[in-house]
Amino acid sequence: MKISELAKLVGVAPSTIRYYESKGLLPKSSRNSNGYRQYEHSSIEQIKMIKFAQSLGFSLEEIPTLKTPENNLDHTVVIERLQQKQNEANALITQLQKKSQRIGSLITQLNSSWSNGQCLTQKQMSDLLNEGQF
Amino acid sequence: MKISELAKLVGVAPSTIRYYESKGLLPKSSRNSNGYRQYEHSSIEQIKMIKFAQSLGFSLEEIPTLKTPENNLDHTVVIERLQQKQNEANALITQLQKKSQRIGSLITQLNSSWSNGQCLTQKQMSDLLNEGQF
DNA sequence: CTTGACCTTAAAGCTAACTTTAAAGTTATA
DNA sequence: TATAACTTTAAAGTTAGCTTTAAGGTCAAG
Repeated sequence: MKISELAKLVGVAPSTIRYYESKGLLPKSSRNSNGYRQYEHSSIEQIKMIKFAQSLGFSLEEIPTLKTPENNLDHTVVIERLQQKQNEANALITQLQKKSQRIGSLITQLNSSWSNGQCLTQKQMSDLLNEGQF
Repeated sequence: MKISELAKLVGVAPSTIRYYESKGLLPKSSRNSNGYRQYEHSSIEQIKMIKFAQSLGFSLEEIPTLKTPENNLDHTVVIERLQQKQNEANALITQLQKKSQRIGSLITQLNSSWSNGQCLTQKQMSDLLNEGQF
């Protein structure tokens, strides 16, 4: 199949596929007589793999490091890195929960100070913030 | 005070302060006879304000939109935006929790398939992933 | 009076993951 | 046959939020 068809099947732009190839994330594709890239069904899985790894938090640069010299995925490396990514995700969750709480209590404070007037000076706002977390 | 002193007090680089000024996030500072920027204590709060807004998820571009024409913070706008930011944070938390779970079950699956051998082919991995979420 | 630590500006560089552009060749359809 | 819809490449542009560089001016200490 041609590049656009593959692109549609996996939900990316053709330029993205060329980009992945240029970065070595995909093998150099074979070409047909006119020079157009020719893809097999297996390319679909290769690209989905990249997208999956990305969704787990791996950068494009990290993806090749998950592979053995034989181009298979190294079980232990993958698990190690997955645990790392899970820890990172969990840390981020904690951080975001704090942020959400911070925002919540700020909203409460602002609402209760609303009685006075419509707006707050930068100084007043700053004071509120300092009482809080910053 | 001079720019480096202010920078140290708020924990940013001098170049960052110049950058904020160039973007209009800070007023044009006054200069002393030699052309050096001169800052008052109030600049500390202005910068901390920016940093706080950033920590709540506001982009530098968004920050000016929180202000009234009189350069005060508009109470209702701020609260509205804070609620928006809180919703965004909460949505992100949910998403990350799913991701963390996804990783967790993937690890379990990989561990249980470990019995067979050391490595998985890309095809095997892809199959595992497809069983899961992707 | 020189050395080093500041300060000034405008412009370019950085990161990641693409996207867009330009200039050109190919193919299917009307 | 023309035109629209593909394809190719290399290179430049995009985004955000800075940082770095270059080329120069200022200032306090020894």
